[in-house]
Amino acid sequence: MSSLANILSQIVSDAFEAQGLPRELGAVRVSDRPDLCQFQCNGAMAAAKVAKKNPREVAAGVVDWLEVEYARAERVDHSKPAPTSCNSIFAKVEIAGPGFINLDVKKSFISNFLAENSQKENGGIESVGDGQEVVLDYGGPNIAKAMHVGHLRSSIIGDCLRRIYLTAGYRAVGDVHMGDWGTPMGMILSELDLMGHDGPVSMELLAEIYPKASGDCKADEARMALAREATRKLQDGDEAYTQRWREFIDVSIAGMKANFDALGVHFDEWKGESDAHPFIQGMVEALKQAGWAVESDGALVVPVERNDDTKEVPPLILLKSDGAVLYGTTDLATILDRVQTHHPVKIVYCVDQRQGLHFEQVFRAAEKLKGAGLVEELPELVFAGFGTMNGTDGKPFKTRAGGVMRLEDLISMGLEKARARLDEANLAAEIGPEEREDIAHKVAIAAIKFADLQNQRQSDYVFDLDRMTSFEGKTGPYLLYQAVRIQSLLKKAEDQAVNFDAAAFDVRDEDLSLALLLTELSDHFDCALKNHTPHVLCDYAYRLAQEFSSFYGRCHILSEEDVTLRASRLALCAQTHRTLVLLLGLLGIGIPARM
RNA sequence: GGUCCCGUAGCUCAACUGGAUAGAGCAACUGACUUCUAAUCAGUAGGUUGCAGGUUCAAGUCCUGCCGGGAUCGCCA
Repeated sequence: MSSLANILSQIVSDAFEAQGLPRELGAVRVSDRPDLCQFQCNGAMAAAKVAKKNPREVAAGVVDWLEVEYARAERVDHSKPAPTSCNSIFAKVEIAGPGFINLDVKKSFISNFLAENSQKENGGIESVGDGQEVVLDYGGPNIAKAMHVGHLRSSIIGDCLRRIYLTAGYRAVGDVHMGDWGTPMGMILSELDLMGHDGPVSMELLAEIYPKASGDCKADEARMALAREATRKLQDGDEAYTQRWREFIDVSIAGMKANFDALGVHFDEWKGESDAHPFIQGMVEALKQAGWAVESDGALVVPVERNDDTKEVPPLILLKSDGAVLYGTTDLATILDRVQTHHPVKIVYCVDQRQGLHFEQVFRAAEKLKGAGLVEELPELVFAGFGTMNGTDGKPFKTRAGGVMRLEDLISMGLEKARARLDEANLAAEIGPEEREDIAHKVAIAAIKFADLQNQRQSDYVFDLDRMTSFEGKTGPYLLYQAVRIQSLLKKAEDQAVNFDAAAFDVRDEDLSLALLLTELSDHFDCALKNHTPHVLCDYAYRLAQEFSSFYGRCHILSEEDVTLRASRLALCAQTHRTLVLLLGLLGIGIPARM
């Protein structure tokens, strides 16, 4: 009910229902042929099949109903003669082509819609969450490893989804879910033993020894045995190991926080795989008791295949043949932890798409948690996987040196370019050093985040440094620039004591395209929420900014002499600004005061 | 080999889940700063949606078969 198309959908659905046709067919959407009409309903064609009638005949019935009903309502309400074809809402209702129902609404109706919406919180986005909890799992950095560009997608998309859920009225909980528990921990602990290292552990030291330990273990079975032994001791609660492990966790977290802060990515919980550990033993026992976990080739597994599977789904391994725990086990136990502490209605996993099968196994095994009496209700488990980050050669991204690019290096490069761009700008002289750094940072982050988020979540994407640090065209800084222009304009209005009512819209022909676009907000928000797709918001935000920029160049605003029109246009600017602020906020992008 | 995903303008990507004339950005070209910020705007050019069939009023979107690329297929995460 919160976008204009939604309101029209209700009305046209009534019309379909009155004809004895399914309501859903009355869905109205923004027209993809703006030259023909503003909104369209395509349901008559589908309805024709059901009713075994000519589609144009069905459409005619709907159109007649709309005219009669709305005419009658208007007569009662306003005691004036019924219009022949239109009413207070529609400027045009017509049938086109095979049975499209094309609709135009009156400008006064748009003005009223905007006036109402301008008073609502969040631009009229409905709060459907009702305070229910949703846990989001994203970020997933590993202990002892510097964060690289590969962590970008999970962090940024996950944080954006968290913001979307919050705005939809859910209590969203972001959990970083660090990789702090598996064999890598044993590799590091055993490496420190081999070195005879006893002093404090720094991030530099960790970053140096982890790749070595990992390489050695891969090459040498005996070395790997040491790592396994260390892992087992740690997981059994060895005091000295636990203390040392705690130490390098703390060091690593400090490094992660620096990166996440720079990106503006927020977490409510800093938990890791290790936090699932207390749940594992009981869980394994219960699953064994219930008969869901069985022995297979020396390992303890939960079979999860189904009769209707078209593919082979291997069982989830709870315990390896040597008794150690695997990431499937911790992922399963983590669900227990989350259910007990949050009672979420959903858990959303923002992880690499390549882990799809793994989570399929985990999700299926999770159903057994209920069967084993470990949980009363199982939340909806959502796999919001993202595609691989490739280089321009189409292969997984590597720097020219063959390594991975560190996240902080990417941010510095963005910052560098933003500073340089600021130097060229006209307002360079009047800005102090602190504000200047703040602007450069906001511009750089906007560029990086928008470049990432505008890609479809599911598909692979090409990492292009130039594109990520570009400030022109379809970029984050373009959006900031348009928002800043509006801010500047509104401030000027205030300085000149030009007052206007933010709800007094009087939409004219030249304002129509911007006004109509503003009525679409919740259509796009709903889509992004339902499908967990931030790029939908990026696309809408960009189109809105673009439409504003065109409007700005085409129309007089502050310089408009018609006082009513000037006020309306200022209100339009204010509403555009509120909408951009909301959208950029959802994307996790901050706006400077000027740039 | 089994299963799944992808193939759209020179490049990077959209296309509201089957709708009308497939849209943006970059790169190229032409214009617009004495006027509310030119990180901008207005315009030009660029397409057999990998190929071939099929389903229907309508296919980039659905079904089949090819071609090309990628992911994944029990003791790593």
